[in-house]
Amino acid sequence: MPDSARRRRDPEARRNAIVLAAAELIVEVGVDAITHRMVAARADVPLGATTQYFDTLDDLREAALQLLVEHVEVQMQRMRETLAAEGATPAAIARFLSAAVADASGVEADRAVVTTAVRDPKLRELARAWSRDLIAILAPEYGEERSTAAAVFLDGVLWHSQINDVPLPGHLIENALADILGADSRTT
Amino acid sequence: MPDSARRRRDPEARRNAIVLAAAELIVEVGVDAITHRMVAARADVPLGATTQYFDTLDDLREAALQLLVEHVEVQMQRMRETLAAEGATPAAIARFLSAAVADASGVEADRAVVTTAVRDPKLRELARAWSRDLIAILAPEYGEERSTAAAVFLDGVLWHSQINDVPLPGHLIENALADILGADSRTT
Amino acid sequence: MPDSARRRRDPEARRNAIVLAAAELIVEVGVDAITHRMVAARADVPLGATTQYFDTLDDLREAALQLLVEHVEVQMQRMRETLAAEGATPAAIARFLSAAVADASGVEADRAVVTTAVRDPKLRELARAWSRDLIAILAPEYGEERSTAAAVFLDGVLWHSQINDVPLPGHLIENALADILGADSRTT
Amino acid sequence: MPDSARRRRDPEARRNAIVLAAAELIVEVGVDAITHRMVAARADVPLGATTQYFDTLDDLREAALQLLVEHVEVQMQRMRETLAAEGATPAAIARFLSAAVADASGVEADRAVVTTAVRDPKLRELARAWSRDLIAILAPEYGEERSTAAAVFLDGVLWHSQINDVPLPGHLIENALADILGADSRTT
DNA sequence: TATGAATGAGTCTTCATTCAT
DNA sequence: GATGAATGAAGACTCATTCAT
Repeated sequence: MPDSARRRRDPEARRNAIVLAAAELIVEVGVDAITHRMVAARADVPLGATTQYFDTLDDLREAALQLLVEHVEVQMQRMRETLAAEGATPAAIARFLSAAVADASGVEADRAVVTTAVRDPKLRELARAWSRDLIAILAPEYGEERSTAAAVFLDGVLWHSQINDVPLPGHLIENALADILGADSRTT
Repeated sequence: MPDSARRRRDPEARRNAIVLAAAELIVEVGVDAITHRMVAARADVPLGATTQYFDTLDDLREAALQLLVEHVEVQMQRMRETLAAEGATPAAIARFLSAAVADASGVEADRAVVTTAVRDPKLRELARAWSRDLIAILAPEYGEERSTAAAVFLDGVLWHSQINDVPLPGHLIENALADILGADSRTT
Repeated sequence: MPDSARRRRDPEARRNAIVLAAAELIVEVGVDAITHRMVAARADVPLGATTQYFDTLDDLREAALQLLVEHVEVQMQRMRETLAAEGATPAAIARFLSAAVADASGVEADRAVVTTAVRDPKLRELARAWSRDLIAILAPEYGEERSTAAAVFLDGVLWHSQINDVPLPGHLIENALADILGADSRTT
Repeated sequence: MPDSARRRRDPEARRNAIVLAAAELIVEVGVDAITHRMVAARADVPLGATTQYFDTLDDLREAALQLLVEHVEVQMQRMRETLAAEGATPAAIARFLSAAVADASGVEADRAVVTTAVRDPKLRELARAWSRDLIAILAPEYGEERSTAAAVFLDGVLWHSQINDVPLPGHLIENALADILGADSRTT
């Protein structure tokens, strides 16, 4: 039990802690606002650790964004599975989306990535791919155009949840999706 | 109405130039990235002028965001007028939106404001108000729920245009709106 | 008589003070060893002043080396004039050189520049030009080869003075130059 | 004389590799510019090895300079032997010097040491000793003054070779030495 | 009033050095 | 003993803000 200030060694964990802290902060204050000091404080590591593991702040940023991207892609994957299992009905999509939107960290990750994507070509391509993925799932059943419209609507739902405190009611999402997709299951 | 040298050293004009430059830069590089020097260079005024008219950089930021907000509100007003004149049909909305999305500066202003709104309560309230306004226009004809869904969809269109290079086809927007609003004018 | 910490404004003087301080320090500790802090302390200006006047430390270094170069070139010019007035005899050269070597700052400037020239192409070209200049002065009378040899010897004298505490006796320099140039004025 | 695995993990060899790498780097980038990391990379040893064998970077620097000094002293010794064998004639000295100057590493080592010697008393004493040695070899035949002048000239030749791309012609060196030493062998 | 020089706080980054493993 | 992770001191540089002119 050494009283030395030096922490135990576990590079992997440390690196992860730093990236996680950076990702959290990107979500909270924006990609441009993070600093080494901020990240170090959040990750509870000394300042030097942040530069030990990432040559530049930009490298760190990139790793953190990558983490957020993975977060989003896990959601995407989960949605794919859900829709495969339950069928890609408006009700199933709406149910999944309402749940997803209730999980703040997920939406915030998505929002952070999309926001950054506006100025970052690599992320922009990713964001487009997500859209394409979703469309690809829906298109066989609903056609390209309606599926695209649905994807656009889902983006709108995402942003709505970031600006408004009260979430959109599930039936609103479901009904709108049903309309957009040309399905027939309107409920109240 | 003094006809003396008024344009020369016109404080008002200078202030406006500074705010405009700041607004442009916010759109281009982000709220967090602007600096006094950047703004002064863009506005082609001496560095001191930026601190002469705004006590702090934050004040300047706020004024610039306000300008962007006004830009958006002009669009909103124009839309209100158009819909009042042409009727708030899906076709009219879609036509207006397609035109609006084609004007990069307008969408970018909106995007910049919305992005900032995520973390700025005052802007967030504004963004919500816009949504409410739009809904208020549509609700008498289409009901609260459908109108809300349409507003959400419009947000999605906005973001789509910021991430994708090719704009959504007008008929896609129109058809989706028709579906969402429960109108009957589907076209190809 | 304001008690403010702010100093009076005199950008020209300040810039000069900074460059001079940097030049002194380059001579004392080497081109690679100077820091903004060091220079600021020596010039008795706040740290920020060093970056106010020079965008990068390299810019400052360059300006300081330029000052040293000018110092050397003044010496060169003075020598040219002396030799023009007195004739380029070994005695005259030796007399001038002995005086020059006695002025520490002059020799140190030269030494600093030459040392840096080893790795800096621009300075290297300058150092070569000085050599060529000197040779050009002597060549008409003594021929290219002997003049070159004399220039080489003078470089040797310079370095000797930087390594040894006691200067070379004037008659040694004069006699060696006489021999090298093929003149006949050996003395004791 | 243990024949066990000795070359493996040979601490002596490792130490030497580190010192050699440091010496090379001092010649290439200057005494002030070397870092542990640089040296470790060049020597192809782990970072820790550089601090294992030398308590501080300064210790390492010193050892590296010592290596350069030895490099120079080998040259000196070789010259002594050559001049002892062939006679200390201008031709012999010039021949040796031309060869020496053609060996870049040798001159660079000397240049690095002399440059450092300006600010390092210990090295300065060494540099002076080299001069004294050379003078001592020549003095019996040519007298103190002429021998000193010759040594000074040789220093000039060294620096010339560090600043100029084309070496001094051998006959120039030989003739100048002949003149300086008062010998009679001028050639073309 | 208008300008830009002045200042120092705060940023990223590099590294000598220490020390756990 | 050998290795490289850990730490923080120090360096270059940027800029908001102040204020002399």
